[in-house]
Amino acid sequence: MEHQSEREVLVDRLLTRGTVDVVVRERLRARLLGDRPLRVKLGVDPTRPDIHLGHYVCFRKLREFQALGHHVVVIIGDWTARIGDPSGRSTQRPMLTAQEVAANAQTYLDQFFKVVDVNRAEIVWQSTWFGKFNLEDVIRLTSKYTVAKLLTREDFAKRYEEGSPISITELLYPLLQAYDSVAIQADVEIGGTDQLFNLLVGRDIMREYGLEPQDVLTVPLLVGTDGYLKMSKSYGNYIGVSEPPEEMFGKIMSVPDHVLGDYLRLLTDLPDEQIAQWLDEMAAGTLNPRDVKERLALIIVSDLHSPQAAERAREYFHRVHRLREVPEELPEVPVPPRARVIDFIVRAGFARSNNEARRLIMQGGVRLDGERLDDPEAVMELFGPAILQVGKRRFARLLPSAQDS
RNA sequence: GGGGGGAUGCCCGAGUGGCCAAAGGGGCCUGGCUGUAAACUAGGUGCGCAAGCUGCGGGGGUUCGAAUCCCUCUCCCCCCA
Repeated sequence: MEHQSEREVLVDRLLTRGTVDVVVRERLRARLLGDRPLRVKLGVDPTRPDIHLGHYVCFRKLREFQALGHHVVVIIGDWTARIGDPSGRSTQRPMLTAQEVAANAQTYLDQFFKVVDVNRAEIVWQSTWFGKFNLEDVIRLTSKYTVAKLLTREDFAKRYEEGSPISITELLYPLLQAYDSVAIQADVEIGGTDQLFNLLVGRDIMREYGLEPQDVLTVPLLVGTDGYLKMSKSYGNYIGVSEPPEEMFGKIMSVPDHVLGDYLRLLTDLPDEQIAQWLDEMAAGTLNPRDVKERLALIIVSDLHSPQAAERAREYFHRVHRLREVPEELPEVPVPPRARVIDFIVRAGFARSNNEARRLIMQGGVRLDGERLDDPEAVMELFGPAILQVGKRRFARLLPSAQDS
């Protein structure tokens, strides 16, 4: 094998590490190595502006394109978001007002540009072209694709087979997304593996409109913190890119051991050999997965916040979760100097009702200044600030004040 | 247009007149253990100090007593045409 240039190494890495499908591989490789900056499309759904590490996988891939001098084009799906999406089984995507869409899009972009270089990116609003579409344009678009082809998409096929409803609107969505590629003359479109079909429709439609078909690249769907389902807000197994450093760090530390390989490969730039070595050592029992998680957490929090924030988060985690110490900073809660313990707990927001507070005490989960409490009906008198602890990791500093009663 | 099924606690889902504050699972919380907020394990999980109150889509009714029966409204789904 010939010696590869540095650029070739980067390109090959882009096409393999954290990448599932590439269509058409050799063509894309050649174009990535070429002089012309490629227009790399990412479609964004402003219905749900909550970005988690699953999206981050995709953003990182875009960053790789940028590092090679290519150009990212973000399409805000504002037009489709306002129509709504009667998607399959789960909750329907609601119709949003223009204001909601704009606000969501802004939130999305704020998070997006934490990762992707804003100077090599362009933001485009889908309504720029669909806002002008008339019925004739729609008919023309729909004439360029067939129902049979649409029904080859896995979820459509399945639902059609079982007799579940598929609205025509839904069938239209892949075409609309495909037309976006026509509108911006995309060279490449990227998305999660679940998007493969839609991305390929883009190729067909572009050809129909007399354009060079885009190449397509998919990234894996990141498994969530439950270690089983794909990461998603609706499954509650996500780590948001905007979460505070401590929370993010803690969530990464609590991820099941068996997802570490994926997380390291998809969320860090660590060399493959390094990752393989760690996995071997963990399997052999010579390396504690906890320590790997800590390194992983440091890397991710550093990237999404800052190295300083990551270090602080690490220290916090150590104190609270490993050494079981009280954190340095904790929320302060004004309380009456004399009250039932359960009132303190509820005041601090650690229980939603008195009964819940009682249960916590009876289960042995409540400490006041380090002393475990056992009487749910106890009345305490505080002569100065006291530290209330509920469970292993919830703390508050109680500040007694006479006027607050 | 016709016929049928369904709506239960944060979620899924049992229950078809009293033993139902409502099985089971998930989630979440707490204890234990530990290698971490992993895994495992035990328990808890409407409100109220209590008597008790609220509660099974909304409203009304039958009954000593209703998640369970009747009427009505709203919404969802399926089949036939």
